[in-house]
Amino acid sequence: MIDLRLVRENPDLVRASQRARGADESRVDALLTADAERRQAVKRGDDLRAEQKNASAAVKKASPEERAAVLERAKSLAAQVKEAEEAQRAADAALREAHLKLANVVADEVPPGGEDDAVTLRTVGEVPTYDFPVRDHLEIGELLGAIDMERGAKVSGSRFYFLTGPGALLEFALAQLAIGRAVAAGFTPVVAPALVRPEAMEGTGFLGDHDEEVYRVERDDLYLVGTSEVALAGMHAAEVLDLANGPRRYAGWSSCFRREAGSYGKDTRGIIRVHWFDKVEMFSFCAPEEAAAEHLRLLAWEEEFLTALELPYRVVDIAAGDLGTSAARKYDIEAWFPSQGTYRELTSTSDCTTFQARRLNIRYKDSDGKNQIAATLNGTLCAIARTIACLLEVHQRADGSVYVPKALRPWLGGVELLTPGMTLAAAVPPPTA
RNA sequence: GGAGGCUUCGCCUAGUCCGGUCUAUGGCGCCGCACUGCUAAUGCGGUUUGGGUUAAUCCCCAUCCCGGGUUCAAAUCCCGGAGCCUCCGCCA
Repeated sequence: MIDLRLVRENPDLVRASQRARGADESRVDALLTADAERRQAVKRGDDLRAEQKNASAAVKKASPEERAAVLERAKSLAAQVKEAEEAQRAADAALREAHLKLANVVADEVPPGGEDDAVTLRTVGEVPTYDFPVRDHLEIGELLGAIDMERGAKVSGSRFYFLTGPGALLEFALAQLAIGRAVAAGFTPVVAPALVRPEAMEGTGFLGDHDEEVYRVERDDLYLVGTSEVALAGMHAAEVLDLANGPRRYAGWSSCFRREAGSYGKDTRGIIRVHWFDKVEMFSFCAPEEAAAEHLRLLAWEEEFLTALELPYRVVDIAAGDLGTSAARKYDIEAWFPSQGTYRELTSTSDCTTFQARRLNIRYKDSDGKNQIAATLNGTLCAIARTIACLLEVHQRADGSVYVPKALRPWLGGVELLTPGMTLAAAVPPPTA
């Protein structure tokens, strides 16, 4: 949630932000009203409680003659307090509800518009050309024995898959590369839970207007995460972090689950849009004034990773109307998919400023020793299924084999080429010991 | 799944049986001041976190794991839940 003080002191700024998102700007006024009403209710409750405390203490001291009268007064005040507390609870709940309905305030520099108005910041790498008819990643995956959609559907339904043989090895190679690079850059590697409590889900902003995207395990009141961001943010909920030595960075590994409601007919082929995939996610806690710079660092790490995979891409600055609830700013990296002749999102990094941390009560001690709300940022290092899809397409050869980028080779037995029918033993790193 | 124990203001801890004097004890740590030509020691004071109010100070309210309840009054009594620990059962 956003800073209430900002809403009180500069409601126009918040209204403008809602407008830029294409969201309802009257929610700002609803929040202001709820805030004023809550403060009134709190004052009344506090005053009555103070009076009642005095009355209650007087009961003890009262002489036997006056005791009955004093007790009567205390009882009457107790009843009034009860009433006032009821009103206060209602006012608190109304405020929280109104507060949760506001998305994060959009950063000044964010391009206006919606989904189609992202601004391309740069394009990196040459779009490859092929002197043979290109195959899509599923065709290549099937030739290699790397992807099995049919059996995925048999076992789990549509948008599920098996990664088999070289596909499975690719998953581990990408994971090793991503985690290894993150650790080298100073991130703490984390294997994170994929099932989380509602508070973690709500705290990261996934239960608002987009909760139909999320799998819920009703029987146990748990949710399957759509990204390890949820667990990583929740990891330090209600804590005061030491950020004196700079941002606290995690590289989280987890499975990710998405219902993909409302995406019927989109990307039905292959493993570009699936209900489940594994991902290495970067997550950073830092001081709010450092968030924008940290955001660019996350973006740089993402770019370096794609460069290591020798994939051409472009960086886009997401427009206000297409930002997630928690994000003040978001950059996507879109990589080239030859079968589609276009760039598709491969990674995404969001600056959530203090929005998530305020909900999750994540603070840090500033240089004056005062507790302040921290900022949180997240960025994809490697969404594995989609990255495999992109690798297979971009690095395909006429005979159905696939070039292996140098960076991945250490994890694939040093092979330069994945070929249909190859011996898998060749693509496994030799034991080091 | 079953049985028991535990959870107090950074850490440790007193208090809980038997409700009010708890405005929560003491130690450690930390901050400030005093003293000492440095350091150490000592003394004094401060040190949970939120909210309300205010120009600011003051003040008020809440906060003893969380949520309910009993009561004029709850750290303390009752109910529910969470977390940690021990034991039994089951289990990769």
